[in-house]
Amino acid sequence: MAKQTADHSAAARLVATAQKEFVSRGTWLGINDVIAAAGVARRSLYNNFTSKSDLVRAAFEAEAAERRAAIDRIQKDCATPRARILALFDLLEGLAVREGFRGCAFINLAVETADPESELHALAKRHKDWISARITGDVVAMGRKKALAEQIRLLWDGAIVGAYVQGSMGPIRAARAAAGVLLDA
Amino acid sequence: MAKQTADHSAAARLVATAQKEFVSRGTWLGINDVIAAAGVARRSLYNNFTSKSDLVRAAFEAEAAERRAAIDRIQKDCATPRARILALFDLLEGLAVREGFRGCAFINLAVETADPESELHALAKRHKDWISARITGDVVAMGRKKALAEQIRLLWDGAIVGAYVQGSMGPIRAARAAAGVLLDA
DNA sequence: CATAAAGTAGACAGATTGGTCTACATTGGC
DNA sequence: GCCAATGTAGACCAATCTGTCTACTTTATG
Repeated sequence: MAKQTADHSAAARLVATAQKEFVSRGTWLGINDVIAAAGVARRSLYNNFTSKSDLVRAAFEAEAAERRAAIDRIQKDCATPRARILALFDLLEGLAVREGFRGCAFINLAVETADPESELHALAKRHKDWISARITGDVVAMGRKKALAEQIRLLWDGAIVGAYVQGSMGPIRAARAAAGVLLDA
Repeated sequence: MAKQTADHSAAARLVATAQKEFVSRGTWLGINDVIAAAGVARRSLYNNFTSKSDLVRAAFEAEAAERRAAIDRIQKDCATPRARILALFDLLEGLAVREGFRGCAFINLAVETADPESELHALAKRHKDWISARITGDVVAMGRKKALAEQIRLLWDGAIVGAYVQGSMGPIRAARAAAGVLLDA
């Protein structure tokens, strides 16, 4: 209920800024740019986080929470499981038109984090698993096999990455159409 | 016909090494590691290439040529357009088991190259376009609409990225199955 | 009001990066 | 056998990065 008010602490400002900057410009962005954008002293960073990658973790956990909330929001008014699934692609279209769109933040995080054993790679995987689980719920509600959910998530991933590499909305619309076909098959 | 023999020049060794290293470890890998692995002097790099990103370009053009050749090879013995398309997913499975597998080298290149206007981003896009065109040929031969080809390529992209992030073959098999459904729909 | 927590500014260290430069060695074709 | 092209080795430069440190200021609260 409470906690609706904004937290203006240095830590909170850092996470919010890091989220925006790391997502739109990549995690290779230097610490100096982040603290400058957040209007925070360098020391405040290391008083609240153990290292840069600790800040990256916090930023992407915030991003994941925000993505999950957006999915909740867009699915809220959907009447059928089928509509709930297709709404995911509408959400994607809204993302892709934003300035600084770079595809899927979590796929990018996994790519930028060389080590597949790292905590950051695991964070990316967890987010993908959450989306798969969300789709699975609706797929099962339609009386279909779970495997269909993974197929649709692959279309989702292909769509968002394709939209970035191709620089067009085409992949998202194509994926949505393909999802419809799979759901009707 | 000729030119089958290996070229042992410093430039050739550099490109071959850079291709392997940049693809498997990312383009953020330092010049020092590449020249050390190639057994080549630092100066030889800058005698043959104008900059690091020029070497990256050469490395990924070589990688693209190799990927195209691999597709040619695996499709050679396929009897039907349908088999030619599904064979693409078998090829992917062969890639994903290799040590140091990091997903799609070209998607990674686009992600690692922040600027979407850059030549390297365009190189990645060209490779994706080539694959789309290749699939389109077979889709049309089956008497289906071109749009189907893009849908299958999205499954392909989703599969390779998913296999990396999830660290499993599941996404590739799921994508192959989904492609079959789309082709039969 | 006093005190402790939290914040700021900025110098600094140590490592690494891409790229230049000088000086020397090897090698293949005429 | 000579010579130009191609190569090597490694010092060096300027920039950049993460992270530490000192010293000072603000702010909230009992």
